[in-house]
Amino acid sequence: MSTGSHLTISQLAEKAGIPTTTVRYYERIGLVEPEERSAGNYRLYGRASLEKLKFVRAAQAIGFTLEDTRALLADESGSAPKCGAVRSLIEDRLADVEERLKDLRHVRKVLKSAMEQCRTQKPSDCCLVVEELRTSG
Amino acid sequence: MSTGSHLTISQLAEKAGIPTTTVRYYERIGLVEPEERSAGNYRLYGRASLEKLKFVRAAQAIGFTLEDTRALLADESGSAPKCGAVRSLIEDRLADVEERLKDLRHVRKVLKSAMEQCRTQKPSDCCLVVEELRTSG
DNA sequence: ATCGACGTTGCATGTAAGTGTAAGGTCAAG
DNA sequence: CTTGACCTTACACTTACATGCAACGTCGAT
Repeated sequence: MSTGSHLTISQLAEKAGIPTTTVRYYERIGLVEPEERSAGNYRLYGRASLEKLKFVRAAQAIGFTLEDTRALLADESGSAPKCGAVRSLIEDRLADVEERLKDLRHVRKVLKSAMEQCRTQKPSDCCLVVEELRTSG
Repeated sequence: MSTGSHLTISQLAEKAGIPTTTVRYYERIGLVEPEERSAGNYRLYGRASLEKLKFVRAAQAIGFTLEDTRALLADESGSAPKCGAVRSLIEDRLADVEERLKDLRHVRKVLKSAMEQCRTQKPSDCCLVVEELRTSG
């Protein structure tokens, strides 16, 4: 298959750093479609698909679900999503993240205190950490 | 069903603040078993089960999986888990939590910067945040 | 012409932590 | 003695994100 400006699924997957199976999966859930099909029905992708895939991974890395990401891409109508909509998605995520950070800091505190508790006992002792967890978790 | 010192599943679930379905699920995966069965085959629980359930929820709240929690409870051998084992579970969790905190702080940074980007545009504009995400996610 | 790498489809499976449902049994009160 | 709330089991479904497999088609090179 001589590559013009088009990429096969494995070339695309390679460049995006994800498995081909995942590319097909993304297609199945409506995230990325091939720009064309070859004579032999192979998916053919262009530069835009690669950008899209990278965007998906980036969005995922900062905690958007694939569902959110689909909304962010919003090419159903052919138009990019409006800033207002995007802003509200970002605000939601930001709130989630703050919440999660708060929770995690608490968790860290509890775990550290459990560690302290643990350190006062011999490794072969029965552990009292149970008590600690129940009262401060 | 007159309650002696035993609780039916719904009484137990109520006190633990979780659905009865979840209690059965926990039983299915080997976390909590009823102490007895009534004549009519109803599950009957005692004080210990309630404590156990509370422990499970507490452990879960600080991020242990149910699998971890089963290890923490470790009543298969009839003995409480040894401090050494518990310590290593806690250390693992603590490392996860630190890692996750680091990730989340990064995510927060990226999201905030995307928000800034977004604020410079009219809500009805097409959003450029895509670019931002791709480069710094 | 044939080999092996790669592609296609559809369907099943996996994880974590449950939720829902069907079909039936039990219990206490009216 | 019936009603309605509660219980039992077994099994399928959920969400988010994929992964694996079977069975078959295509491509480029030898």
